[in-house]
Amino acid sequence: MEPKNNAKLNAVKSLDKLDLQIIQHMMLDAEISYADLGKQLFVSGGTIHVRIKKLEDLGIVQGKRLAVDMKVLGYDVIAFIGVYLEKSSMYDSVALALKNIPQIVRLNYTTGNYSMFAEIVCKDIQQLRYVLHDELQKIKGIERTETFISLEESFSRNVRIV
Amino acid sequence: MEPKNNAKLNAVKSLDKLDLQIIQHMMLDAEISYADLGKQLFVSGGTIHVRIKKLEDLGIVQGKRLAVDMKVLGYDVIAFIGVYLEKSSMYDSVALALKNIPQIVRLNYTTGNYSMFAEIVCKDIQQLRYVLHDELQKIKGIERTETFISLEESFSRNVRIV
DNA sequence: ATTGAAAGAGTCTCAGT
DNA sequence: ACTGAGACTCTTTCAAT
Repeated sequence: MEPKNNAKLNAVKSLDKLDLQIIQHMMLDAEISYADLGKQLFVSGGTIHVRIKKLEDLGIVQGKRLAVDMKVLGYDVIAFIGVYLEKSSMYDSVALALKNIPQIVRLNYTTGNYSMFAEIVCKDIQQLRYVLHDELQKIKGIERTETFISLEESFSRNVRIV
Repeated sequence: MEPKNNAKLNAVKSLDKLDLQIIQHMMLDAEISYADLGKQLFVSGGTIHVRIKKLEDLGIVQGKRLAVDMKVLGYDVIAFIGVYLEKSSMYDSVALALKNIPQIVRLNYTTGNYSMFAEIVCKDIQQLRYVLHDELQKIKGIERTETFISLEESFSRNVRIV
């Protein structure tokens, strides 16, 4: 486990209302111009620029990501996988092995029934079956897995701040 | 369940190598300029512009999202919730109720043990406890829930295309 | 710290191929 | 369908406050 970044944590306390408003607005519309955002928040575009640069330097704003409809590209099978480990000390090696499977897009170490929780995106059920049966079961340290295939995503959004 | 968008699905078949390369490159670096991307892919910036506009019109590229380090902002408790429903026909009303809880950021209807799978982001364990105990248990149709608190996120990434 | 304006860089459009 | 150049818009810098 990485230690907490105290520089960041101290910096976040110094964020004022304007900083949080900028984050809030840009989480809803990342492509708004500095001038327009400045108008909405009653400051100049230059001020928006300075604040965003500060937030980027602090690592709070980490840039922009392209939003792609993976379903339309043919990647329409999403599943969640609960992983039981033989020993929890095997977490690191299993995590590394899972990272080498490109279809595994997310992995969390969790409390509760499962030791780890993974998310997988595949082109079709055949590919999912292959990864689950042929790739996952070969990994040393995995006792067994439980798979939950998503039939529908109701929603997916950012948490609301302020 | 929404029907599949056949216009999109037909359109995706017409995507050529260049379209997929643009998506691939911009998934890794959403902020690259059209001119620079054009140089890498041996076409003009104008061509990149036309292709991206096409991908946006088709709904395949849905814009850009701001990447924010929610941990630094104090939202550092992530948990996954498996939901058992009394009757699966109650899916829609429960989904609506969960959508009204701002801390619930994602909801999927799944096969397997649970009827639904939710993800929640909170400021601290007290807030998580409040949402789980006071808000979730009040929702009509939820039989019980199982919570998996994330102790660490190993990785989170896009699926690799082409 | 914020502003407003100028310089620099990127997006968008279009006539020509 | 792609190119290159011009028009337009946005980002970035900076002197003044």
